[in-house]
Amino acid sequence: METEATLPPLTHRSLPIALLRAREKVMGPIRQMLADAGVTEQQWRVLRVLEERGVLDPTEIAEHSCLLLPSLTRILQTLQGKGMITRKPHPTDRRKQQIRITDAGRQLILDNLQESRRLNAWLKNNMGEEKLELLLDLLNELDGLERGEGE
Amino acid sequence: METEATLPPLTHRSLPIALLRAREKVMGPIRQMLADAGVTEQQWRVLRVLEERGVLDPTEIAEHSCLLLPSLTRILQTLQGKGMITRKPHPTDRRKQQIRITDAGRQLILDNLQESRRLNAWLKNNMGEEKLELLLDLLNELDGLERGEGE
DNA sequence: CGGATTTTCTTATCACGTTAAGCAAATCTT
DNA sequence: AAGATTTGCTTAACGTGATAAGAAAATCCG
Repeated sequence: METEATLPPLTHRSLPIALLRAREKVMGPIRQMLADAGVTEQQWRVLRVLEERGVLDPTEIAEHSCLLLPSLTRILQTLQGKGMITRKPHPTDRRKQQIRITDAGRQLILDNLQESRRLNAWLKNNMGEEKLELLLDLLNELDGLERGEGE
Repeated sequence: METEATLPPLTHRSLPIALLRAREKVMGPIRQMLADAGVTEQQWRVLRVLEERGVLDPTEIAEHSCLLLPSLTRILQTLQGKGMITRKPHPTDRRKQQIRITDAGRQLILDNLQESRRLNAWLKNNMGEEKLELLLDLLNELDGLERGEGE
C-alpha cells in the first residue's frame, strides 16, 4: 500500500518553484528601482547589511546578505570602485578585512528608502499585514530547520 | 506624525531575503542530488514541466518553469545535446517549435524521484503538513497579486 | 619550535539571471 | 498586397550563483 503516489509533486505545489515565483514578484519592482540607482540587487543587500550592522568582515557580510564568498569578493570590488565602501586591514588578523559603508553608500540607501517603503505598503495593503507576518514567520521557521532529524 | 519609521525594514524581516534563505534551504540538498545526476536545477525544472504537460513550445516552457527565454534558449540547447529533449518545427507557425521530452529525460526524472520524495517527507515531518500547505497557499496568493491596485 | 590543519579570502570556470538588441515569421492596417 | 507592428526565439554583454582550487595567515599539536 505504498505505491499510491508514483508521480512527482506537481510543479504547482512545488515549494522551490513557489518560492521562486514569489521572490520574482516582490523583486521585480525593486530591481527596476535599483537599476535606476545604478546598483544591482546583490550590491543593495550588501549596503543594507553594512548600514544596519556597521563594520563587518566579508565572511559576516556573506552570512547576513545571503551571498557566497566568491560572489561577495566581486561585489565588494565593484562597490569599492563606486566609492560606496572602504576596506581596512584587520588590526590583529591579517587574513581579515574591515568593510565599512561610506557616506555615498548611505546616501544611496536614503535615496531609495521612499520607494522601498512604497513597496512594503503595497504588500500590506494587498495581502494584509497579518498574512505578511505569518508568511515571514513560516519562512523563518523553514530556514531554521536542520537536516538529519526527522527523515 | 509620519516620521515614526525612518529606517529601512530590518533585513531580518525583509521578505525578499527571507524568500531567498528559505529557497536555499530547500534547494541545497536537491541541487546536490541533481549534480550527481548531471543536470542543473533549471534543466531539471524544464524536464519536470515537459513530463507533466507534454509537448510545449519554448514560451510555454519558460512560463511554467519560471525561466526567462534567453536562459531557456541555452538550456534547451544543452538538454538537446544530452539527448533529453527533441525539437520539431511547428506545423503551421514557423516561428514556433515543439519541444518534447525523450525517454532518457523521463528516465532521469524517475531516477531521482525517490530522493525527491524523501525531501518532501522531511519537510512535512519537520514543519507539519498543514504549515507547509499554508506556506504554499500564501506564496501562491502573493504570486497572484497585481501591481497598480492598492498603492 | 615546526609541520599539519584550519580559517579567510581570492581566482577560475561554467551555467544562469537580466537587460537590450537582433532577426524572421506572423499579424495588423489601410 | 505593401508597410508597420507584433510575436517567438536567439544572440550578446555583464553580473551573479555554485563548485572547486589556490594562496596566505592563523591555529593546532606533538
